[in-house]
Amino acid sequence: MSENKKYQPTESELEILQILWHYGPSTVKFINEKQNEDKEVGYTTTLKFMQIMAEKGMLDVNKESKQHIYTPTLDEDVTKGKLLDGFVKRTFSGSAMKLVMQALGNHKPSKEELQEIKNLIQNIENKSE
Amino acid sequence: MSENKKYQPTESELEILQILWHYGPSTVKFINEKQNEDKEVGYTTTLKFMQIMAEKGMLDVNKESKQHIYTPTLDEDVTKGKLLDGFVKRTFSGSAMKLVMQALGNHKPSKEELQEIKNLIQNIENKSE
DNA sequence: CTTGATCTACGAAAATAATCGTACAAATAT
DNA sequence: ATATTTGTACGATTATTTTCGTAGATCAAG
Repeated sequence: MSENKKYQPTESELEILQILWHYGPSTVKFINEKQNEDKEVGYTTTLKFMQIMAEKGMLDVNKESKQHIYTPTLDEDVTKGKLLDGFVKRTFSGSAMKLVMQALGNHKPSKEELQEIKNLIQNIENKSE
Repeated sequence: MSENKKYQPTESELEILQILWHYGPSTVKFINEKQNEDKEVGYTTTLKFMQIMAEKGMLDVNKESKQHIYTPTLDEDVTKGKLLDGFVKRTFSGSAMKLVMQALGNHKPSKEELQEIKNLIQNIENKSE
């Protein structure tokens, strides 16, 4: 099925993917502008990354008009899930629970957030019956 | 005060730190052996990393005997917390909740784990009253 | 057309991380 | 006391990731 062990995005690649996931298919120019809201990134730097990503198969390119339009081929949740797995493995010895604990501990969730989690847990419990 | 914004361990450095945190102060040889349980790593590679880490201040070295003994100077929880923050920022746009959701969704916690989380939530709720 | 503005193509440099070989020093065994 | 074993020191290499400069293509005016 999913052939995907293949492409873990690097940090910079992820940054671009995030923008694409958030705003949908975009031009290099658009992505570059978004990046520059945070920190300075040269236009050709962004371009190069996106070309490499396309080469790797992480992005599809529509070259019909002059301004190429890039679309991510990776599913957001699947990709983030893999990144999460890797991170959990490296940092929390593979224990997702330790990570959740640390995250909840670190972060002090709001009432609403707590409620969300409770709902999710409810769901999980129901399903497993 | 902890002067620590300074040193985010790289992946390889983290691997070494994990072993040190788990087993306590160790020699290069010991660390290298542990690493080699998973994958092949040359002895001098491990040594070099540990020397660099000592130079950076991430490890203390006791040179009294011939086999130097290395001790981590970074607190495990604090360090993991920082790594977690960075990861959440990069991957989940800073939302720890999204990460928790994804982790719980991905991972299918056991009954015991669910209980643990519920307890933790209970605690948090109680404290905030 | 010709010019200026926009974009892409692509090689190559810079920055960072990871790996290792070789030279030596210290301890130990013969 | 010498050879062998066991460590450390450290420069250098390789790999990976990030960044960018320059050349050339395309398009939209004038």
